[in-house]
Amino acid sequence: MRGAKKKAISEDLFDQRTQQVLQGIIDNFISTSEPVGSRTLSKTLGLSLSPATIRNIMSDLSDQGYLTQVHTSGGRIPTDKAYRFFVDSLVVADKLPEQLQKNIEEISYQGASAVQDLLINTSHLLAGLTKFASLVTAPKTSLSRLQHIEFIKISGDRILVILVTKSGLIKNRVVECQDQLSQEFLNSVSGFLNEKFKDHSLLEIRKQILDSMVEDKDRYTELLAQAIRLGKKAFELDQPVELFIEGQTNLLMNQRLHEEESKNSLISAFEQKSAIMEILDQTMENQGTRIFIGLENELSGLQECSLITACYGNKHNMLGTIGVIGPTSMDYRRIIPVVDYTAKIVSQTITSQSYD
Amino acid sequence: MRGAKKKAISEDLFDQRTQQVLQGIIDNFISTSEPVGSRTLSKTLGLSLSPATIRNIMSDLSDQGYLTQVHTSGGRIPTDKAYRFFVDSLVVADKLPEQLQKNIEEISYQGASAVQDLLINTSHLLAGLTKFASLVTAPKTSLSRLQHIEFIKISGDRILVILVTKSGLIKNRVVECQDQLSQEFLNSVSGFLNEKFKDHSLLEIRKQILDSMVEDKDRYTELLAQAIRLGKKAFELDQPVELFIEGQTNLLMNQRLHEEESKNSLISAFEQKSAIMEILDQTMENQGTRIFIGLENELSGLQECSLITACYGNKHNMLGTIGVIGPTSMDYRRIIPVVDYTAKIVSQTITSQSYD
DNA sequence: ATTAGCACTTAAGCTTGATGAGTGCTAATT
DNA sequence: AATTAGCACTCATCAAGCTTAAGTGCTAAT
Repeated sequence: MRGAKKKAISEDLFDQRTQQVLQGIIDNFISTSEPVGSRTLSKTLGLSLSPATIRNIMSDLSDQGYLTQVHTSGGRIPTDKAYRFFVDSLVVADKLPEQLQKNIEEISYQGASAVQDLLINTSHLLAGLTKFASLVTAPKTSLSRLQHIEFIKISGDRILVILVTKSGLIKNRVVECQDQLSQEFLNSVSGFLNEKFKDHSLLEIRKQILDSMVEDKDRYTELLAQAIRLGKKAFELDQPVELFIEGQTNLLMNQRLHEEESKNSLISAFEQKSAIMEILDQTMENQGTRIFIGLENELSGLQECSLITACYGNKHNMLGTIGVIGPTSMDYRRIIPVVDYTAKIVSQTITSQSYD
Repeated sequence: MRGAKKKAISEDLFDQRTQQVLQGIIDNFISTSEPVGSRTLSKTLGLSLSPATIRNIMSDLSDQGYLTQVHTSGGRIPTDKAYRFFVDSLVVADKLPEQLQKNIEEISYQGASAVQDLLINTSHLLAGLTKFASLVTAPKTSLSRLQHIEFIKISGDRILVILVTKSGLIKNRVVECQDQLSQEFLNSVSGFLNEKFKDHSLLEIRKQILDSMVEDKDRYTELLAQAIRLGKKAFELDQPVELFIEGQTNLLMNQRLHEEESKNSLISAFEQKSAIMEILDQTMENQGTRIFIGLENELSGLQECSLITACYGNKHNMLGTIGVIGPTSMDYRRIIPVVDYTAKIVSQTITSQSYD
């Protein structure tokens, strides 16, 4: 409330020195994880300012909500607001070391013949590189467009349905079927569906089939009837929330909050995958890296955590999201480019594999 | 070295009272996780023995290696040898509560149309019920026998290979192919392979194809040549170690060894999946529940952990293993039947789904 | 064979006091 | 007017010392 009284109250933007101090505090805290005090800062900071001056500046920053104290005496730590500022002022993130780039590029080789494998590799990689928890969503099946559908009779009453989407997803499912259908007949059914629905989104196909709006007078009715029956089963949306999470243990170890309670809530936070999905879905709107600092509001249990996400997609549209969850005090300068570049590589790989 | 001197030295089997004391100690330790002393035991144990007497018995047990002390004074804890004895003397494990049985039976419903889904459900269930880490191995692909193979052309140079095994596993993989092959031609290739190799193990098929031992003079050679080419790619053994692990976090929280080091080693223990697979493979030989107490020797990092496994399979042979890893001081009476019954349900479900 | 009694051990909990890093405020300095 | 020095004060952390409770082994009595 004193010090820069007149100046700071009117405007939230602060002068360069104040900014440098804040940066210093954040940098310091990121690397040491300890509250930082005026003394230390005076030494580590390049500027030749006495601890007292720094104290005044810090006091101002506290008033403006950029810093808090854990206890009365014992240094200050940055608030979410400070991180927000810090991240926003990172105009250019660090360049990725070449070695890292190569590591990331490898995800597209390791036998990633199918999109799912690629995504699992990605999840693995992110968890490994960042030592945090990684999140990867698969392309939404229902929004994908049909590339190919096939029915294979594998035993008397069982039919294997194979669905390939434009984006390269391969789904299979076994359905039971009372009627004895020959493989030839199944071929005509899949032929019919392929012809009718190729390039339509699965959601749309499902809707049309349910509404039995499929009409094709030229064909004989049994084919049509079975096509609808099988189609219903094939396009049933089950959506088992395709979200790959890895490295939760990393996070547990990272967390300095060793209290039992907080760990429990951390774990349970990951149970509610749907909540995570929701947030990730939001990120699909605008492409590019997004950073959520301090997740308490969105995801209870992940207090003191930040989420960094980036979308991947092909030339037509965004398909899914990748990201990591780590402590708010993570090294943003290092992590952001990793997520960023990984998304880029995933996009490239998917584009080269998708069928449009 | 005193007390039951004459008796105990000659024979390792001990009288009923000694046994009851040992059981009491183990029971106590399992439920409290605290070293148990003569005083407490004298009270909790039904027998009316004075602490002094119990001390003598405990001393004998220590000499024989069934108990150790963490520090000079502060109660004793059971050794692995004690657990071994304890488990072996559990002639009949507890009966499973009906509710639990129902929970377990559900794994076969939740959209487990494919074997993989069933196994994932199982892994989930075990981790949830036991609050430990669960392990589930998929049937070895290479030992499975072929039920059906199919090639689907999904774009100019890409072919989707679908492999269905007798045990119900469904594998798909995309291979690239230079030659422009028509879907009709692919159909004849898969028809040929199906006819030739149905019921053969994948390993065997692979071998025959590699040796080009397939000879069928009746067919024209291009079909044969392509069958071999495509077959090579299709049956390539990639075996991405199909092992589902879940609930490692449970274990981390359970572990009372909070020291950083031990947690790190715990995590890294799970990294080396191959070592785990090796142990699980051994269990395939004899069916029924197996219990490994104190895993230090087999898996460094999992000190103070026990592994409980059971196999699943169909009427012909054992296919894979399920199990849990928990602290040596787990409640065996509760956990063993869970693993046991789960294996039974998995077997039933697989049998009803497999194609022989 | 069992038990009571005793001396001894030790982890865990508590208080105490010293230390060090930090703070806010005021007054002196530039 | 901005910066700095100085000072009194706060608190977490640590080590030292002390007590307590639960345990042990051993011996002697029952």
